[in-house]
Amino acid sequence: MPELPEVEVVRRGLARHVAGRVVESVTVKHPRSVRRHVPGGDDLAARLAGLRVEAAQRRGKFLWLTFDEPDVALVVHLGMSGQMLVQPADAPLEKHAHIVATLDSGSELRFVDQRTFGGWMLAPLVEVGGTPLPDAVAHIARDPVDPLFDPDAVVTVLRRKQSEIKRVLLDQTVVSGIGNIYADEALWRAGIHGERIAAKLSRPALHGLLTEVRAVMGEALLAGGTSFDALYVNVNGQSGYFERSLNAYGREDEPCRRCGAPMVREKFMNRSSFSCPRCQRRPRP
DNA sequence: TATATCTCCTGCGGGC
DNA sequence: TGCCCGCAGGAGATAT
Repeated sequence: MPELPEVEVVRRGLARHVAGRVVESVTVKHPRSVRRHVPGGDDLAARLAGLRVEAAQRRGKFLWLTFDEPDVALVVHLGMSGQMLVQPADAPLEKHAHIVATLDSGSELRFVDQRTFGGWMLAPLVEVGGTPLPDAVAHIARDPVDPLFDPDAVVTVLRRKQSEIKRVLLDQTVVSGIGNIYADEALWRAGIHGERIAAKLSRPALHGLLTEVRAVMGEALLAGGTSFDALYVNVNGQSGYFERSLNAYGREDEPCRRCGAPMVREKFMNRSSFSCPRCQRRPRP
C-alpha cells in the first residue's frame, strides 16, 4: 500500500535507472491503467515514443517523469498495488503488467498493478505556487517532506476543519502523502485519537502531530518503505523493512509499546484504524 | 461550500 | 474440494 515513503523510494529508483533514457515504444495492455488519460492508450503510447526522460519528481503519492519535450509530464499513481519495475526486456512478463515501455537501454519500464487502482496519464505542466506541476497534480497539497512545507499554514487549515483529524490527514488537498498506515502511526505517536475533531485540537497538539508525521515518514524512508506483501516493491522488485517498526497499524490485541494496553482495531471510513485505548483517548460523545 | 459516502478492482483467507 | 463472502484502501464522483 504505497504511501509517500514508498513512492519516494520508487521515484529514486526511476531517477537512477530511467532518467536519461529514451522511450522507444509503449504498449498498453489494460485500458483501465490509462483511464485518466482521456485520449486513450494509443494516444499515450504515440506521444511517449521518442521522448528522453529528464527527471523523476514527486508530490505526495503522485510521481511524474519529465522529458526533453517541455510542458508535458507522465503522471503515475501507484494506487493500492501499482509497481514501476525496470526489467530486462527478456524477463518474463508479470501477470499484471498493464503498461510496458521499451527503453533505449534494452530494459523495459513496466507498470504492474494487480488491483488496477493506479495508472499513467500525460498532463501539461503548469506553475502552481512557484513550482511547475502537472495540472493533474495541481490540487495536491505540499507533503511533509517538501522543503517548502509550511506547518503553520497547515495547522491553520486544520483548525478550520470540523471533521475527524484522521479524515483530514487523509485529505490530500490539506497535506499530501499520508495514507491509512502512516496516519495511524503518527496519531499513535502523538497520543491523539483519530476521531477527535481537528478544529478542537490545540495548535501545539496539531504541530506535534505534524512533527510525528514527518518523523515517521523519515524513518520509513530510511528503511526503504513499508511492506506487507509482494504488492509493494521498488523498481528492482525489492521490499522495504519499515513494517517491523510499526507501532499501531496491524497490531490489534497486541500490547501498546508505550503503556502495554491491548491495541484496538475499529472501522473508520470503510477501513481499519488501529489505536491504543489508553494513550489515545476517544473524544467524549 | 464543506463534509460524508460510494465506487472501482483483484487476490487472499476464513467459513461452510 | 469448491464456493461464497468479507477485507484491504486511494482518489474521484456523487450525495447530503
